[in-house]
Amino acid sequence: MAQVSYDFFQLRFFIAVAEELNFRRAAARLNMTQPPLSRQIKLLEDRIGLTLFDRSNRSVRLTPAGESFLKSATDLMQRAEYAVLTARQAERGEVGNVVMGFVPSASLHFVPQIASALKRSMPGVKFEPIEMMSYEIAEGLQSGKLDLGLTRSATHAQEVENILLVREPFVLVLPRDHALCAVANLRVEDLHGVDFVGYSSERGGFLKDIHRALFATVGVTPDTVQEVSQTQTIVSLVNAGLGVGLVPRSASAMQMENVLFRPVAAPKEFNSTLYLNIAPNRGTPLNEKVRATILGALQPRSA
Amino acid sequence: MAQVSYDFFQLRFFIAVAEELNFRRAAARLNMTQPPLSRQIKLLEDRIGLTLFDRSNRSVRLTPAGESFLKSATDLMQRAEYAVLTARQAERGEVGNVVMGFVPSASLHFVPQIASALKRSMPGVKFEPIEMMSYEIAEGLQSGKLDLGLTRSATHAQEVENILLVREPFVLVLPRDHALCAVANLRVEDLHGVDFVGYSSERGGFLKDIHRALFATVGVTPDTVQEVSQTQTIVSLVNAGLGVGLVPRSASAMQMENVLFRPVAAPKEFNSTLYLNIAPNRGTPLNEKVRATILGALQPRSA
DNA sequence: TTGAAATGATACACTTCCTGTATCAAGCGT
DNA sequence: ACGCTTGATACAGGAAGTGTATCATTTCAA
Repeated sequence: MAQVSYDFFQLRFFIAVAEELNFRRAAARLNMTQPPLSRQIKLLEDRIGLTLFDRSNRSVRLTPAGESFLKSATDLMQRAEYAVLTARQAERGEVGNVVMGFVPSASLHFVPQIASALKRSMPGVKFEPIEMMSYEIAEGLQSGKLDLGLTRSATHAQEVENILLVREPFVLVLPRDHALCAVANLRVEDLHGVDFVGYSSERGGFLKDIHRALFATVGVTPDTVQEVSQTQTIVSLVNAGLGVGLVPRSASAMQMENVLFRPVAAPKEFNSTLYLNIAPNRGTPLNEKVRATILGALQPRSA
Repeated sequence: MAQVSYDFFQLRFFIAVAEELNFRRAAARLNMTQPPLSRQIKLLEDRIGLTLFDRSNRSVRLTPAGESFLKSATDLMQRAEYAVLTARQAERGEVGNVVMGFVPSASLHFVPQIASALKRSMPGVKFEPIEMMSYEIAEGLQSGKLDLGLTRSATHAQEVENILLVREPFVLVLPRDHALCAVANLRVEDLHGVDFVGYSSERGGFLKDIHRALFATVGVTPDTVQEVSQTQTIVSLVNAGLGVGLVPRSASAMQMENVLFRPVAAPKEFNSTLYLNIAPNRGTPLNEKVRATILGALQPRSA
């Protein structure tokens, strides 16, 4: 490509002549004299291999090719100006793309919250959230395909910054007709021997590890009837009556016919966490603004 | 407008550097040496007031503004090339706009035929037919608002070329239950004393004049119960049973429940005519092609 | 019919500015 | 620590654009 043989200033000359249809007046408007203008127009015609003006018997008129080229020329000039303005906005971080990978359990509450916060305070920024597995997020952040990540555990990739966004307790999700619904002040001990729908270790398995540690601490062994990888699936299976589950509190946004969410007393170290991962190319105004907006929207505690 | 301070060749330089991210390689690709390239890039940055590259610690990287400007720059280059190609097409008459005014009676048969012929053989041309009165067509052709006209009589405006496209006989349009339906080989004389729906003199009145001359020649006076300006209206009123009418044969394309069309013997000089009017700015390839296409589609006789 | 004014094209000298060569300062790899 | 590579700088040469002067042609008016 790039076989453009003419130049912007020639376009400006051409537009002036096309609008005035008079070389002298056009030259005056361009703060120059007529001969160089004539020469440049002829040069432009030579370069693009087209006759733009009909200079017959004293009157200057546009040829059909000239009319077409005039439209294109004015369009090009506008776009050329606009290019600078857009670049200025990009420099200030007002426009751009932000691609964020997030784990499925963040899709219910946090992703919508972040998306609306960004849309509100940075309308020129195109925000693209993509649901993916945590190891894919780590890869994407390092390869540069992702600008941000939202994971349950910190991403240990080099140069990736991790910010603890949220620390939320687990809540018990159980069918409406379950015996435990009647129990006030639920404790983890109450789950002993109960049918349980838990996390599999398939995708990172971070939440499964927390559960295992929590149960070990209290000395409880629930009867795990099913292991799945996504929080949404747990709630669905509980809704179907397969057993009870233990999910991050934000999952209670997922209301279903046959499920209830109940708090469970448990030590803070067994809370579920949510981290914002920031790609290594940080420091740009866009990234700074996006980061500040997300932190402001989710009121984080310090990492 | 037109405050574009940079030039196309600088865009080419910028794109090369942005793609290579190395001044020397980019210079080689551009068949030049490195120092002028560095200088032009710096000049470009000065002109647009933006830092496009991060030249820190030996590696060249695009700034956010640079990324944005790179997109715009490649887009501009493509459009700049495309502008020339489009102008070439315009020069050959392959693209452009053709605005044609036409009288209402041409809308049934001829306008669709012309439109489809143009669409078939000149797909890049935008054809815009506008229904208007004949005097408006004459005005439009002279003022340059119209490229073509379609009228029943030649347009006597200066420099306007008239081509006789069609010479068609009048046919009798009459209600299905009318007494004349039974008559074989209808003649004009048969209309004596019959209820007649004719043309008014409101819009040019050319067709009314032909009728009057025709009736005078044969010595017949129909009983004119209604005068209207449009052929379509005549057919509608006949369909409603108000009387019979005499309309150009092409109007028989307008089928209605309660009407029949019948040929009427009449001398050729009383045929209805249809003229193609060509605006004074003729001679362009586009106009020539459009003219040839229309003539080919309607198989005209010589004017 | 004729002369004055205006139009775009051409010729040539001047100036501008872009290019290439030579060179420099700074950072990376060995 | 040395050499290689990177982009930036200085300067001379040359290409190219500009302005002044002028021409040929056409239009308008007297």
